Amino acid sequence: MSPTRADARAEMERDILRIGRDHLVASGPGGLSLRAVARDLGVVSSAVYRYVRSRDELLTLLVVDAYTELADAVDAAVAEVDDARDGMVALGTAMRTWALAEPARWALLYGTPVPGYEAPGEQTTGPGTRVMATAVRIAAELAPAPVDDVPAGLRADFDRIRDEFAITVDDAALVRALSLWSVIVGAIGSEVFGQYGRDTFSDTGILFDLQLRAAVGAAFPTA
Amino acid sequence: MSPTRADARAEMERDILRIGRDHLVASGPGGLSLRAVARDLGVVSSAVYRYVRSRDELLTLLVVDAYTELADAVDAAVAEVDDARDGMVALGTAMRTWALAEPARWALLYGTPVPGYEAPGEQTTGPGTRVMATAVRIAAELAPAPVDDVPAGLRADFDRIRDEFAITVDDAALVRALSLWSVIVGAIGSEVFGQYGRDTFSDTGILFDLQLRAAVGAAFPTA
DNA sequence: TGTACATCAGTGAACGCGCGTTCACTGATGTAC
DNA sequence: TGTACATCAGTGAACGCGCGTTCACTGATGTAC
Repeated sequence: MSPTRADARAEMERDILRIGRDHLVASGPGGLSLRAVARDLGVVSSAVYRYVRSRDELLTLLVVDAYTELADAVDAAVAEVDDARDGMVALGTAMRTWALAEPARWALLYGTPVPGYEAPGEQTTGPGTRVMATAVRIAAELAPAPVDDVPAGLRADFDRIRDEFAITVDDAALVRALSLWSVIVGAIGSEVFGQYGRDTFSDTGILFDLQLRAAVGAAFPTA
Repeated sequence: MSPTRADARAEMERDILRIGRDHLVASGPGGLSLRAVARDLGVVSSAVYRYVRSRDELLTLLVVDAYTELADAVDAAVAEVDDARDGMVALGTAMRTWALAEPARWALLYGTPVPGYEAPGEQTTGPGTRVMATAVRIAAELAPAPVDDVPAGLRADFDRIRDEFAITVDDAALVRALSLWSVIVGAIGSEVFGQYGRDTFSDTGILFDLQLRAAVGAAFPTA
């Protein structure tokens, strides 16, 4: 009852992903190296090429993996609350929690692009837009603060987005969702990338929460 | 009248910075290499060590250089408008303009940290906080939308910040300034780091402007 | 103004390192008859 | 159930590359007397 070839291959693929994740954590997205992964795998470097076409393909696997895990975490957090406004807060908070736990993988998704690597859209956009789609969906349930008129050029883009996410949201809600998204990504980036000095804020969690609630409140005022 | 040694040295230092900038643009922050700079300088790689103690020191020079140029650009843009609200918009717009013109240097300042490099605070925080200080100063002139009460822990931090920037701003204005800052940095990051798909938005400038104005309006509502 | 010495810029070779990728190969696992 | 052949995983050596940093050196520029 020795493991079948397919089993062994599946396990190896899991191991590669797992060790790739570890290396991301240790060396950052730019420092990911097939040779190092092979070393940790206990295998000669060329052997990895049986499972992965190139370093870039491994990166892509890790990108998809990270997007998926992040989106799962967010979905779980959002599912725990009823109110849409709380849902938005939960979304932002879950993103931050994940990012702080996985700074290197956050950097892979939302940081400086890895030089020479371009994520293939076909595999990447699906998982990559899940969280944003959730944010838009939540925004659709809320009444947004009014917004300057949306210029014609953007309106076409907004229509396309409504199509893509298969949802009805007015333009103002979309703008508000995008702004909130930027607040979240910007605040998390500042924190994860060490933009705040070592001791500017004693508790960045409180700061984030305050910023997030302020932004949600401003974007979707209570009646 | 041949150039004196001091002149030659000063020129060399300028050249190193200039070429360093070029390489940043071409290879990204992580790819900056002393050897490559030396090559473009027309000099053997070890010669660069007469001017720069290590690769990290060159990085620091470039960080300071970039912060300074960005802050100068922002100051110039802000100086051109009278109204504080317009000033905030000008600040965000100037940051975006600079970032789009200098994506690699933007990445050096606000992107994923370069692995193995830590910016020395003594040289870096001064220029690094100029733009943020301007944002806070502008916020001080505006009446912020109300904010949930600021927790005690944060209030001490806020006091320290008021000291550091030598300015009087109420807590709500600080929170609003920080939120705006996150919107700006987040939105620019999404754009510069290619977070938006190739053709999601036909004119990201319009989108940014809309987001920025919406955020400013929400944070500092007109009476 | 001229000489003796100190400072400094730049050279070239070397050290030791890690990387991605290719290739011909051995030996084990699977498959068709 | 047994044999012949095909598939596949992993090896080990190699290619060519670039990197940061050190070191002893040559020759030119500056300085003190």
